[in-house]
Amino acid sequence: MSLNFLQYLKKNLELTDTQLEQLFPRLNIKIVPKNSLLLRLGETRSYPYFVEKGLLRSYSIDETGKQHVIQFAPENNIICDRGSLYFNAPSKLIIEAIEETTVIIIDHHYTDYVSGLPGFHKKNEMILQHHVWYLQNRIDSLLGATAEARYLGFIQRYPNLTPRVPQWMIASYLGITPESLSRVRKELVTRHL
Amino acid sequence: MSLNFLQYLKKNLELTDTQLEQLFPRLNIKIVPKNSLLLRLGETRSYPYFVEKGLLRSYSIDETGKQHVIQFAPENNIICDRGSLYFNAPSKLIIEAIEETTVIIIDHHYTDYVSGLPGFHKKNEMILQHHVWYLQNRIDSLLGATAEARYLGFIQRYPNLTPRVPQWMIASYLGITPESLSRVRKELVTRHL
DNA sequence: CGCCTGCATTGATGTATGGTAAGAAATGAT
DNA sequence: ATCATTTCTTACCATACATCAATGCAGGCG
Repeated sequence: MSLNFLQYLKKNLELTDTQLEQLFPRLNIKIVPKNSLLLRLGETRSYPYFVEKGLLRSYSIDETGKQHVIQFAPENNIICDRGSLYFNAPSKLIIEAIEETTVIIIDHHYTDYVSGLPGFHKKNEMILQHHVWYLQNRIDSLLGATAEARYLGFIQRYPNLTPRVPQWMIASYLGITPESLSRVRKELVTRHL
Repeated sequence: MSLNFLQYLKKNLELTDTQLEQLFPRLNIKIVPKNSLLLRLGETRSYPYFVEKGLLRSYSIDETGKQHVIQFAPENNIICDRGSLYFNAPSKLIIEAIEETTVIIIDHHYTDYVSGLPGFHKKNEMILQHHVWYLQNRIDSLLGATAEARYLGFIQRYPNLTPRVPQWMIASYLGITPESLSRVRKELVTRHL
């Protein structure tokens, strides 16, 4: 009963223990194996997933076949495709498990319950605003920072994530090739640390 | 009384005419001259602005002194700095009027009123989700598309904006130099259109 | 009107990052 | 363990875009 998800709700949405107990039996929990997909290209019905344990990523594929990692979602993160979720557009994202992952599926069982709680929407908005803020910062760094600066920003922001993700995925997240990332890392080592 | 803002609320938040009439006298409207600033670097108290008429932009300045345009906000758009608004961080963005602009200041007079309305938060969330979606798409294009592709995407998305914004600002929004944008445009002309 | 200032264009050159290819290292399967 | 597959590294060359500098052009303002 001591799920990360419940801690998350307690902290971010300020749910009480009683509310959490009521909610618990309604939760839709799923374990997905490594390398499996939670969302495929073009699907129109999708869910947000809370990562209880493990690691997911979302990515797109461009015309030339190259992947672009949009988001990493380790423990305590939520990942989804907004297009298919809210604007019934066919999904342009793929959601994949990098490790075996336990997810809580944010379906109507959950939303029906919490959306009735007082103050829910206000706190939920803050979570969203925070995400927008984060995305704007990422855009800012993509607009001008060098590959090296972006990489340093990444390992600073996600220190524990770096060893769990293949380098080529990090490169994809940073908008550079795996070879370039390898060179950047080498350069960093030869310089000092 | 026929403000764009009221149309916006009617359409997006589904306010009734009566509600709009009640709201109208509380609105905080301001006209700011071309080139003036609505938010300076480091300020900690800020507001969202709805652009009734005119054109705003937000931008950051990196260590080398270069500007990065984060957002353009023409008529019917809202612009703000999330950091200073919600997370009392000193603003890393500057908000500036590209043209003489009429703004509605989204202050507590407004929020107090609308946040009491049934269904407000739900619809407000959709607006936010839409913005997140948009930002993710921008990230996606910054992650892989060429300067030309990004420019084409820009003029397609903002056809009426292109002539109102100096080219060097568009370049900054796209993450390239004004010289490069000039060459991209030349190349497009010589190719066909 | 002419002067200034900022913007756009163009050319020459530089640099960061991409592409290709090969081998080394790590990971996973039988 | 062994073999196969994937990932990472390294070297060499290619290219998109940046930088620097000069010129042209237009709008604001005396």
